[in-house]
Amino acid sequence: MRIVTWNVNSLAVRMERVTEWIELFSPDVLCLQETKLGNDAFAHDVFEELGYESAHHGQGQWNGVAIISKVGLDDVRPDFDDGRGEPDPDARILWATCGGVRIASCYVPNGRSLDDDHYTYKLDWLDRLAADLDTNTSPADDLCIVGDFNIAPDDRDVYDPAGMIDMTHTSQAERDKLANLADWGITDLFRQHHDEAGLYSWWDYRNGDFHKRRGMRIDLLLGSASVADRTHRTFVDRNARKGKQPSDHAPVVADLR
DNA sequence: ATGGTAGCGCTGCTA
Repeated sequence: MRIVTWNVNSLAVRMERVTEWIELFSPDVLCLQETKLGNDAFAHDVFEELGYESAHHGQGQWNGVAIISKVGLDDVRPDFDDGRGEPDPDARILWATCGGVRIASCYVPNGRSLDDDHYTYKLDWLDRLAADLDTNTSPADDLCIVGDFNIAPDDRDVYDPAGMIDMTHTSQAERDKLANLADWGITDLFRQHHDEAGLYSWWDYRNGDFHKRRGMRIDLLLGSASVADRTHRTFVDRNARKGKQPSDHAPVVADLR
């Protein structure tokens, strides 16, 4: 079973690239972020023609997350269910069960800067994710929480760690939130198979950063122990960042037995 | 070198 996360930075612009990628890589479950679509504009029929069911949680202009599956799409639920009784103001998380695995497609807030309200929102958002997991799932379940976390887990995941101290994506507080999730029972599947630095999933459009290999690894697949045990291969498809009108993110793939 | 690119949508915000 192949599970993929990909921040497409506008599905309207990227639709042809996404369908071509699906035909090349045949994911079982493809989780998208930053569709930037309203729910009415999401082309379920295009994915259906390729043999996939799809669910979308969007708001238009910004954000928007989707799950596209050819191994079932059950118990679909947008947003948080963490007992707080107040919806996320943004469309940033969508849950579904696919092929027996409880999956979430997440677009974690960027944070902007450490003194910005958006950074407070980011830390709170990660607490809500943890509370939702604790409320509705168990670490003993088959879980795969994926998406654009906007956090580089450690300094191997940043091209210039010395130049990025006290910035969003690398600050200790947000890395601690990721560590809390790991302590609860979902871990970074990519790091099971790769120790080296410089394996990024996002590169800024500016300054030719992709070609200079200046990026960050911020797109993650977090799996429970059972999913981690089944994962035999993980990789980033850097080729998807090349050519005409790429997203600034590349797809990250986990293959499960 | 305090810029640069991309997307949304129409002016400046977001990333």
